[in-house]
Amino acid sequence: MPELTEVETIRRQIAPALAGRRIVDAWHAPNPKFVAARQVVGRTVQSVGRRGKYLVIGLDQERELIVHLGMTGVVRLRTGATIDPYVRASWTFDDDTILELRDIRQFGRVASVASGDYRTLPTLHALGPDPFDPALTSRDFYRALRKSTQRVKTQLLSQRPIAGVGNIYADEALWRARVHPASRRVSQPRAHELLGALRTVLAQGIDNGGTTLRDYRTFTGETGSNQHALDCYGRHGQPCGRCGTTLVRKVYDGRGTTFCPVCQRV
DNA sequence: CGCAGCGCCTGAAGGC
DNA sequence: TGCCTTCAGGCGCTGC
Repeated sequence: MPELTEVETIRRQIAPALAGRRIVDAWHAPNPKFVAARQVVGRTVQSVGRRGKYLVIGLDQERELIVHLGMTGVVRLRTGATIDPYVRASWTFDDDTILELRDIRQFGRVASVASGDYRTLPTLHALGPDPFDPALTSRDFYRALRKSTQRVKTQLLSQRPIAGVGNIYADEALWRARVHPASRRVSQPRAHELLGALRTVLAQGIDNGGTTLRDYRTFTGETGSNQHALDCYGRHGQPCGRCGTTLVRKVYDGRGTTFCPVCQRV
């Protein structure tokens, strides 16, 4: 389940290989989510960026190729033919390397847009600031959270107050900041703690090359190692590392959520 | 306009 | 052993 950390890991790895390359051919699976792959044939890669969980590949003539990895998406480079049935889109470059999107469950998506025009991608269009944006203050974050009375975890997953947080890092950051995932109102001091916790767990995730629970692999096919550093996500039934209370798992707004019922307060 | 509810997908895991 | 059901969950879309 690629979140910001996994997408950033992949971005850093593919950027040097793609910069300046021209796309000479493309292929896509029949699923309409991937048909935009062919629309960028003939363009040259100028930049490889990221907005939240979206890979944003800058092309010439003010175009962008957007790739979202969904739940099971992986991006990798190869040369020669493949027989992998889970490859949903691929782009051939002028040096005969092939970038491919492998996505077992097809929750991913490809789009070709005019630079910065994300109207066809509502979540990207309304995306909050990057957690590592130095201009983002905890006061900004607090105000963003105050715009809704949805549960704080649901807000994080909406990508609106802040970009790139998924289920794993939401649980981790809420645990670290001692904020209850079902809180509908977060005070300014606690918003400050939560932003700091998000930055900490996300930076650690990037340092560890991402979290591999099942499908996620880095661009070079390696697993990440952050799954060994998790304090909360997936640890229900085990003791809280702070107070020893058994971590519990509940479903909030349809999302499995692990938290400490004692340390994390509403 | 915000948001709840649903559908998309497939492999793994659990039940019988 | 093998079939069936349930679950995982990000995000786009629909309709209230």
